[in-house]
Amino acid sequence: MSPAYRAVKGTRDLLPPESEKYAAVESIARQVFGGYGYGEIRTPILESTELFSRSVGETTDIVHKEMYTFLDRKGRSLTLRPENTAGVVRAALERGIDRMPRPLRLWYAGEQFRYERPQKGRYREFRQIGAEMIGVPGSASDAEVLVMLFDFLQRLGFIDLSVTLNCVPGGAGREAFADALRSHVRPRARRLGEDDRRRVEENPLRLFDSKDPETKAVLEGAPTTVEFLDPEAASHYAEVKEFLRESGIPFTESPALVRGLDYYTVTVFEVVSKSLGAQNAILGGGRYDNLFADLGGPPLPAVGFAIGEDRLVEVLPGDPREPRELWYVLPGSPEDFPYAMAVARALRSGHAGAVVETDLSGRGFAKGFTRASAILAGDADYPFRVSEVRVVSVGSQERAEQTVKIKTLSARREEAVPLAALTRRSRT
RNA sequence: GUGGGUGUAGCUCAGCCGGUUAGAGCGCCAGACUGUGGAUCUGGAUGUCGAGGGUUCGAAUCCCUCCACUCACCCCA
Repeated sequence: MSPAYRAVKGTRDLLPPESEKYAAVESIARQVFGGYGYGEIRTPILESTELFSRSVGETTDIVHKEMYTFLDRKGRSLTLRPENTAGVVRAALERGIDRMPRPLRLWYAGEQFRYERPQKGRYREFRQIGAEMIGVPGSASDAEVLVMLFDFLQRLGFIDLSVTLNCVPGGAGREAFADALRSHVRPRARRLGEDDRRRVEENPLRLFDSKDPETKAVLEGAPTTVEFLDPEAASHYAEVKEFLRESGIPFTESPALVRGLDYYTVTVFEVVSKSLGAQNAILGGGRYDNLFADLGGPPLPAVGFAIGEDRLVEVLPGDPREPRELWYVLPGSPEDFPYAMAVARALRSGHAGAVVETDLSGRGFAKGFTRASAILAGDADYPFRVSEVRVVSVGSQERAEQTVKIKTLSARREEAVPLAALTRRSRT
């Protein structure tokens, strides 16, 4: 109950069957994203601290108070990555993106770290699955990214999710918008709570995230981000919406959607789920046309998203694991173990993709069948989703005859099969 | 960083106005059934009652401190 060592706060162990669901989600991401020409990128978990303060934004909470930062033995400041886009951009620059084919399409899946108080759907170590399309300025790239995202969510069984969309001005327009927002709010600042009053000066865009009804009332009639887009960005944003309508991607616009990372320009979007409690965003993304230049590279346009894998798995409408057939090799007694293992190896070579598990508990036939039946019925702790169980009985009699008895549990039918036939796919 | 809730068996929890050897369900193991099924019945194992201190003849129960987990705020995936 109180072990000597426990997982560090905000981190957790993923065991079967949970871990198998994560693997299945990642495998579906690989299939869907790969189908759009995205290859996987794996970047280091550790980066120099400055990469994040430059990209994510000096004033954001992530950089301000949520990073796992430490000095290494040579006194360099390193940080456990709080998000993955900065690392992808850094890698692209470092590996000479100007000599790579464009657009460069990359996806990733991996652990991220933020030092926050854990709560439902929020952990200090969490996983994100994301994708970045680099090098295409046009609205078609925003649209393709969103269409791909939707394909992915549909493959996972989500049917009525809707994307929330907005635009954020980059560069000078962003400052102009912040000023206009301050001017609107300041006369009414008395009505705001302490936190929100502080935000007016420090980071007024954050006011839109406030859950305080008073704050929401104050924001009625406030200036909107669209008004501060330059003409080019405005038509880009209009084109994205047109693309989405033509692709049949359901979306709603919300002027209150302002993403927390500083590097977004023009398009921003997110998807929320009702069943997640307070931490309800399952993914977010947008266009970041200035980030490459901000990090000292050429001015490359890019667009991407990040999905909170832990939150995604939590609200999955179905089971992402492919159902598998289980061949349950059941020895009558420990004397049959060597023969049972030979049988199991033969089965594995003849039935790729199936689970071939040998019961080494020595519990005997009656108990073994009970266990096999429980797995077929959906034993909650079994790692895999099982579509059918075939109990392969191997006792002294079978050993002597060099045969096995195969019983298909759902059909309650059993037949004797010679050992030599197991390496070939047998009929069901 | 701030506030609330909860810590008792592998899991879910009861017991908490102090009173003998600390309980239930589920799960696990064994038997009924020495070679064939999710059932049933019988039996069994498993606990530093989160930790430390205090009050008391006596503490899972009352008090204090600490720790952990959890939900919410802040913020985000």
